[in-house]
Amino acid sequence: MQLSKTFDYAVRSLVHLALMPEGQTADLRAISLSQNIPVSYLAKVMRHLVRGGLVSSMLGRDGGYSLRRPADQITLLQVYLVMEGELRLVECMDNGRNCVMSTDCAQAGVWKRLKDAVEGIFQETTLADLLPKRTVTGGAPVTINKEKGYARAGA
Amino acid sequence: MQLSKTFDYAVRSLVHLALMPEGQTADLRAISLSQNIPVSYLAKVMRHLVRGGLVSSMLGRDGGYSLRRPADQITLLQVYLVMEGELRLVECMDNGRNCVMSTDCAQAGVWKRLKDAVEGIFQETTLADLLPKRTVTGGAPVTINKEKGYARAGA
DNA sequence: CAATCGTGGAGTTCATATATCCATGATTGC
DNA sequence: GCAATCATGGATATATGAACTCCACGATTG
Repeated sequence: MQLSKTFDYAVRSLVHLALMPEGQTADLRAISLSQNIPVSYLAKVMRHLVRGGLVSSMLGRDGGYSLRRPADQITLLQVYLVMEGELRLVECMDNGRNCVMSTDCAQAGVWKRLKDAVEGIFQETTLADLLPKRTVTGGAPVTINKEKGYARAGA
Repeated sequence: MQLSKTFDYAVRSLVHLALMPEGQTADLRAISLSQNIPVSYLAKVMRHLVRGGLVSSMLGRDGGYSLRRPADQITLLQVYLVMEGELRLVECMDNGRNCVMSTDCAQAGVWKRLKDAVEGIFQETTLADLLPKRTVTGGAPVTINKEKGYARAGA
């Protein structure tokens, strides 16, 4: 009962893109550095997001990724579906049919409720809800994505 | 995002025990056969349940397992805790503290809500809710939680 | 043309869920 | 007491999939 690291990577990468100024892109290296994700693995994650229609990519110099839609129009459920496919909490409830053992599995009801609850939360949560809300004491809000469009890593 | 087979085994084994007539036990072989669980692995599952205080075991001839409490007083949350320990949806939210990357992770709120939702459902679901409700044609409905607090199995 | 991007897929590593085995001790019926 | 029948406990094996790496390739831009 645990969300995959891959899914977490996807969410954080999307958040990173959501923080980009209009028209600017972020490339693999930038996302990798700021989100602390192995760049070679991130490439695979981003491919999923591109194929899933959540992100667009640009090749060549100054290429990179950007969101296809505003952050508040991308739900966690969409991200999950793109990355992991249909939510399946128990093996036995594969492709719509119930457990092979009995036609009317008594557990099915609970797993269904569980699935609905999770999907409900995923559905009503958008990337916009995941953007860092800085309530810094006294200081001015931190400017993010200045200059080249992404935070520089310390090293 | 999937429940382990082991957890499923535990739940189904407990349901099997809940269906036993008062005073009767079920041994490894019986549970294994009826629930289609490898007997050698089931032994390990049952050990967890015994240690966790949900089930009592009897050695020797006519030994086996039985529930320590009525079915409607054993919640799925208790089963989960015994089998898997504290529910942890994302790796980064280990032992109460947040992700190492930022002190105020914006995602934390969502994962928390998700965890609460799942735990809520686990908390309010007891073994009694998982007993097969036979809507046999013509037959009288199975009496649940009467007498000793749980349903009798037909057999 | 050369540098800089993402693309694609094969392949590796690693963790852990799942499963197996066997020696041991407890209990009961005879 | 003796033998059969239980669960116990731990060591070990296998399977599975997540997580990660690598490299050759094509697209794009200055």
